[in-house]
Amino acid sequence: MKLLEARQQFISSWGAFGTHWGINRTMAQIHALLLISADPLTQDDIMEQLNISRGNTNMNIRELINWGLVERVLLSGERKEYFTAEKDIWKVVKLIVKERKKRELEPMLQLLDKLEKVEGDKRDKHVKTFVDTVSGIKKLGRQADKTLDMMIKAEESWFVGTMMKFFK
Amino acid sequence: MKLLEARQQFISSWGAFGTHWGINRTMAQIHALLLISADPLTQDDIMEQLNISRGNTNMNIRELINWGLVERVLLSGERKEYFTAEKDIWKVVKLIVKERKKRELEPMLQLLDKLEKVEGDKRDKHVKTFVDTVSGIKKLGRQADKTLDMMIKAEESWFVGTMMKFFK
DNA sequence: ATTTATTTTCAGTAATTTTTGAAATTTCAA
DNA sequence: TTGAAATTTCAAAAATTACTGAAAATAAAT
Repeated sequence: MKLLEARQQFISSWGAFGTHWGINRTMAQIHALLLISADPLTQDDIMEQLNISRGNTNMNIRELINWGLVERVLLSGERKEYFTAEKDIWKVVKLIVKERKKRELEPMLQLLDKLEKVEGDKRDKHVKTFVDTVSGIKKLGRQADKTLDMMIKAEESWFVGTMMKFFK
Repeated sequence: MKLLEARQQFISSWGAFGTHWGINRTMAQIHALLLISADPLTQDDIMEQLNISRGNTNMNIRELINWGLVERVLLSGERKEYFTAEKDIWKVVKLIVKERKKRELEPMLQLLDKLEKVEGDKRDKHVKTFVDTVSGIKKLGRQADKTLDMMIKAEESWFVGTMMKFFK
């Protein structure tokens, strides 16, 4: 397979992959494009290579910057802004985990805390089922939260090494 | 908070949560409803409690069954089918991980294997950046695949216990 | 200060996804 | 068998989400 075709396939699959993870297609494709580009790109480069509008490009670049996955680069003597993606995949994973934990897991845990305190007699099976379900989810959620915190702080080598021990 | 309000909030949040994870709102809501219901429900119960159409209910129940999250229950002497959800949250998580791994991670790894073999001279920085990115993702992806396999096979107690050790 | 390049915004449009509901099919009791 | 109850299907409609492109805003150069 030629490089050009391989690049297209990577971008397209990364886009499709993203849609299963609550990230829109374009945002994932821009990220993919920057990941495989040796040098920083301008907004126009991105528009051209992905065939998307200026507005779409601009909005999604900014969103990638919010996530910490992409950053602006100023090249001396150049008026235009350039963009480049974090290439260390372990760092990329940690940034994504951190962001989604904050946006999704933490609010969910807060809600569960509240719901667990529902009024009513626990001998009533409807109350019991509700409380047991909520508590069960909360317990596992808290565990996941801690595990992810650990992961976010960890070095890849330490983390992978630790995981490896379990496979023996 | 009263049970009825708490139930509504749980269902609604679980639905919103699901949409961030590539699961549609209704499917997640039906799942939530069944999780907090002490007894199995019929399709009509679900339609009524969630205010959704028969077709929508039916399609999403079937999808939940495909995922292994819900099962049909036949109550003796009853013509109608009843449905109930797996209540053990650890099992639920494992079922979801297993399914998404199969649907998303494994095809991605297969693609990366192919893309890594791209033609061209690795001294060309464009080729090098592409191959390095693909290899990096593949490496981490394989590691994740193994880690998830381990998790799918593990008992909750073992898994949580093991994770706990890291926090000391 | 004025011009020109560049970036950002956002109302309108397009594309995609989800939902409905009525018809078709299946199931089972009589 | 027949037919009533229950389930499934799917084309059309609704709802949601994403994208465009032109205009406004901003930033740099002259």
